[in-house]
Amino acid sequence: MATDSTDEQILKGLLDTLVLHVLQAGPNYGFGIREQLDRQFGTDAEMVKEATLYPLLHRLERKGLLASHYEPGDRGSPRKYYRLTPEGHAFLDRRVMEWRRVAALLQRTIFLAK
Amino acid sequence: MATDSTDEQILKGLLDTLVLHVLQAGPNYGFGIREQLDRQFGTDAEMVKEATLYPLLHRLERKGLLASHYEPGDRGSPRKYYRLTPEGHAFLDRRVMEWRRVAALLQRTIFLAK
DNA sequence: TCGCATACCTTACGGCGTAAGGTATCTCGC
DNA sequence: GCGAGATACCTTACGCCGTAAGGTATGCGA
Repeated sequence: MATDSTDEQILKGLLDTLVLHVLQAGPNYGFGIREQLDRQFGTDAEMVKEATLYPLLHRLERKGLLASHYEPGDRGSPRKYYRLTPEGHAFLDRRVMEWRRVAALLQRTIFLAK
Repeated sequence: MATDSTDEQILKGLLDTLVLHVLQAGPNYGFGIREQLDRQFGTDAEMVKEATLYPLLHRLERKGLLASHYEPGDRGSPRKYYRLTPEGHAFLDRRVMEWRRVAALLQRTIFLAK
């Protein structure tokens, strides 16, 4: 990690929430999730690296927040589709509330006086 | 770290920004910074642990974002006061802008439809 | 058949938050 | 003076997580 490059440090602790949120719209697979995240972030550089995303998906599945199955796609290797479990939904709801608290904290503090 | 307890995961990558912001109001020392953060967060539990804060301050100083000097306090051991360097100011400004981007991203995504 | 895109995965590494524990200084009551 | 407690700073060991780098398999088009 490049110590202070643009957003990388900041994304720590946010990525799992964003991934779960993408899956709230319906089941999706690695590349599809990545595409969604890049679109949401609207940046030229890729937002999440493969070596970040796949271990993250594995962790979330191991924690019981996601379930998966394989399915053939249009091209390439079979896709591994992930979907939210009930626990995943509940976890996401809690996380969104926590992020609201953080956003409120930012408003009260660093977003105010220069 | 308790894997999914309230805010701990979320604070990753945010703490340095908050500490630098506290020091933007003027030089301060470990316990004073801690007190400020607890007040801003307005939570019953302590926001930042000592074993988090001191290594963080050391890192920020090593990176040249902070400078320090010792000064006797009212009670206890001499206090180590930290202050922002010009590089620290610039770094904080960049970080605040990045957090604005993140806040906007949250608004566009997870804070919308349930 | 030779790339090229799609798609998934692993290893090795470093940063960072934390639990647990330690050390030094000062004040106050006795 | 002397012990207790608050103040104040620090270190070690550990585990989680993002990442660079590299690897494997599949299908399509030239």
